[in-house]
Amino acid sequence: MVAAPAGTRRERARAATIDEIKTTALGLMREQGTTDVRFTDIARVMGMTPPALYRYYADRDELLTDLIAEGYRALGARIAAALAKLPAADLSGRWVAAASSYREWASAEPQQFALVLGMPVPGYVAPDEGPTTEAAKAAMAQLASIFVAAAETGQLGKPLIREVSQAIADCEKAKHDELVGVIPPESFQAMMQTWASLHGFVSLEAHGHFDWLEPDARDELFLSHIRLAAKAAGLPVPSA
Amino acid sequence: MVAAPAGTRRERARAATIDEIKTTALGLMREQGTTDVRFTDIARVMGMTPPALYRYYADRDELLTDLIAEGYRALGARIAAALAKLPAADLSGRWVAAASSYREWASAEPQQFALVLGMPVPGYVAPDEGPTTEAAKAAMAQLASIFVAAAETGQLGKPLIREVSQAIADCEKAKHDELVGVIPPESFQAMMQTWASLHGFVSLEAHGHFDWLEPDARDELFLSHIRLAAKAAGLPVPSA
DNA sequence: GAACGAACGTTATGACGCATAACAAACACG
DNA sequence: CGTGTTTGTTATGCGTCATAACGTTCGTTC
Repeated sequence: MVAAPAGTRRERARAATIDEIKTTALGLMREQGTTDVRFTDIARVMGMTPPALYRYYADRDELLTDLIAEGYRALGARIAAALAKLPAADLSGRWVAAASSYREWASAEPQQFALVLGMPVPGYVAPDEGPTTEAAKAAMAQLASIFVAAAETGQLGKPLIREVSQAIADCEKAKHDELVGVIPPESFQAMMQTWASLHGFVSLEAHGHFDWLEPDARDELFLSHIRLAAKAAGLPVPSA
Repeated sequence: MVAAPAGTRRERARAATIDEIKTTALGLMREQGTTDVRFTDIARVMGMTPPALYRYYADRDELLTDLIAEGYRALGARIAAALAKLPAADLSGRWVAAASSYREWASAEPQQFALVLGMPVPGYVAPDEGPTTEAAKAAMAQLASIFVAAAETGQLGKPLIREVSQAIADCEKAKHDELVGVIPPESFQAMMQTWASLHGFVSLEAHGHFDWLEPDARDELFLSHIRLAAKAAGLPVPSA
């Protein structure tokens, strides 16, 4: 006997339609190189009339919010998939894989990347404490897991900058104890800086500010960049 | 005798109007927290009718292009002003000042920052080789000048990562010899990474991804971040 | 299996912004 | 003063977001 899918028939149909809307929207974004999606276009591709979409999303912002959360999930999944291929012990390899996933996703889906980690759309402000922040934490947890694993196996060295201010130590204790309790404050600080450094490179590249470099040179600059970040944070340094 | 301003009377009036358009547009962006500017609103504020603006800009993209170039100039000017207050010999101070200017500008004018270094507006693509790229180089030169000064006074240490790939060395030689000829390839590489690292922090902060940190903690995290960047690049390290 | 009702989709309509066209006023200049 | 250019106006068309009002489909219930 075939297992019955979850929900009523109607709910499943609705979910499928919502899914098709999101897929179509992302496809149009990719095709047109824009984060600007027109309800008109989505509807046309789906063989519907524009007002029909309002049965599923109250307005454009609601669709975008959903796409942003989707983006975080996609990013998190991509990193997770890359990490799954590597042994848990290969920390430097895992760092390279995670960072490269981040970068490759940004290059492959610049619109979705801009949607998630840039200023998504004029006039749009992310709702606080919505599903997006939740998804963001999940994606970041992938990065944190490498630090945690390093700390637990004694491979987490001292970061290059060890002075931790009281304010940062306090914030960490107050808000993220559950997430990173295992690693010392200076490494938490280093982790944030590692993320920022990685994001900076990827962001500049995604927005075309490294276009004057040959692709080969960009790749090598990137590898050098994340080796630097690892070294600075006290992670095992990937070989050149 | 009062010096005659440049250009004919008409040309000056036109220039003043163009200036007012840009100022008004930026003001509206600031006020509304958006990079989306409506010709309607600009015209209303200026006491004109919307179509009149088309005498000065062919369309919205042309205005945006101009604003982006303006943004680069503003950023460059801000950094230059901060640097001008410091003695040429105080390299670590100059690095802190330049980085802080970058950050403060991004925080003070997040819309303009997004316009310049993010994905400005849906559907907008920067024209290659336009005045924007030219202005970008000028702004970046401010950062490069610190590295050059360090190299010339023998204060530029070895960066943390010294392996420079051939591709990067080649690119540098081919394209940017005139700009950074004085500094060695590994330091050029380090400079790009320094920029990326700085930009990453500022970008994440400007887009609200550090909002869960108290302002104090953010400030301290930033200082620690740029100390790290300096240390990694071989620049004199600012004191904590 | 016929009737009901909710969910879904349609056409019609309004409001708004970009952009152009055609026309009128202001200005510099001979 | 007359002429041509520049600048601004009103009128208009087009496309999009969004709502309203109206059929249609489909699962449920008697």
